[in-house]
Amino acid sequence: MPDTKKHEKYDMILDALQQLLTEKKIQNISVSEIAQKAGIGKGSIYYYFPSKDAILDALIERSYETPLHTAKNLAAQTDIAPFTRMAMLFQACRNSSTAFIKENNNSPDNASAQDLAFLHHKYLTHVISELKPALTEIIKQGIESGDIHFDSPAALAEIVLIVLAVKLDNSLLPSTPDEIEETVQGLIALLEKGTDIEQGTLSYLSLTPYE
Amino acid sequence: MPDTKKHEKYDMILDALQQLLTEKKIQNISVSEIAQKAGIGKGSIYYYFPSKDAILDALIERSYETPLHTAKNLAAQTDIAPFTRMAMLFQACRNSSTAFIKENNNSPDNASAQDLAFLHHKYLTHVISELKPALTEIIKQGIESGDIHFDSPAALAEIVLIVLAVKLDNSLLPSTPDEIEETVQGLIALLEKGTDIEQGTLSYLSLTPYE
DNA sequence: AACCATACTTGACCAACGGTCGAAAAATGT
DNA sequence: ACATTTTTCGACCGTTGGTCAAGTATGGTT
Repeated sequence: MPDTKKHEKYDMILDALQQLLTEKKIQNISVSEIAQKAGIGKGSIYYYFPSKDAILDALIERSYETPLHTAKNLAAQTDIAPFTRMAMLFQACRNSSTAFIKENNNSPDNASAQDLAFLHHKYLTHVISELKPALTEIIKQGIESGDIHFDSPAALAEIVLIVLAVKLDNSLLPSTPDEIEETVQGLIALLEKGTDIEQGTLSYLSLTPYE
Repeated sequence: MPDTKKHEKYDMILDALQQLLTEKKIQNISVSEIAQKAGIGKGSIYYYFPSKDAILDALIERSYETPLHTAKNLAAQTDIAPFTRMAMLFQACRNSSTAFIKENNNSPDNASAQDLAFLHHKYLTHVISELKPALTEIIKQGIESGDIHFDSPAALAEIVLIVLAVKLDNSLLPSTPDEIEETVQGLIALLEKGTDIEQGTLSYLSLTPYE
């Protein structure tokens, strides 16, 4: 069965990159290094991937496969309150958010933090665009059920996603946990008042402390 | 006078890069090429800049120097209504927003659009972090004058800046002008209702069509 | 003028990179 | 047993970002 076997190696390469990303920045990871970590020859990498960038793309996609899948399923769970689902959706994402993005790099790497820029960019693009339909659907149902009052569910979904994803990512505006909390609380307040949601409903959105 | 002279060459290098960016993507622009365009030797580049990345950083910084400066001044103009200043602040930025970011690249370059990711990332980081203090100040004054009702001016400023900057940049979520308009209108509605602003005050924020 | 220290310029050079390639080696089919 | 396809590989290539020793201009001091 060439299909599963191909996926085996494919995943091994992604595993290798994922592991290396916990130690170094991508710019400092060479294709040879990935190959070495994966235990295969450098040439083989290019049998499975067209370019180095494509490996990263695939890794990001794989990382969010599960949370995005569950997020999309959430949209169908009409028995749960819309904003509870919304909170669950984000919690599902948070788990894998910084899995391979090491912000606090301990290595004395002289490279600037901007090196990771395109990784973050890809992450943000991926999460926001993939989650928007699901969140839009949830909000739509909230509007229909009378829990939320707002004219444009798509716009609201996008606003919420952009703010939360950007703050969650914490690369555009590096912030302390307190500052993140402040912005999130601000967003909650704005949402509750701006969409006539019962106060406190959105407290689920508050990011629980970690680490 | 070594100071002005140094700035001369310094700017010549930035000019060269800026010009090249209208033709090619950064990844495909070599340092030698920049040097050639600037009419100097490659080695001299590294007399003025520590790295290739630093040139790009400097160019971005230079590009937003003026609009950011005027934006900061706006915060002091207490005689204008807060949200009018807010709108002016953004209009000032829009002009130079995509000056050197050629989205519609005509060259048959095979590189993916993601190549520009870190440029956009830098742009967003720069604009949001630089504008946040000014906007926070404006909102604070709006709260004091009773025009705006909100607890956390900093959080509100950040929310607005994140949403608008991301949508304005249009690289995280490539959208049609109509879609951008919808999100902006949604943000306006959310803000007006969520902060007890007189309806219509924020219509200035609506991005005027262009091109 | 002669001198000198500092500021600036340069292109050959280097190590390292992403990516290619032809050939070898597994794997598979018959 | 052979033939064909799939997979593996590392030497190799062109190019890159960055270094450097050697050079040239500049301008002050005597």
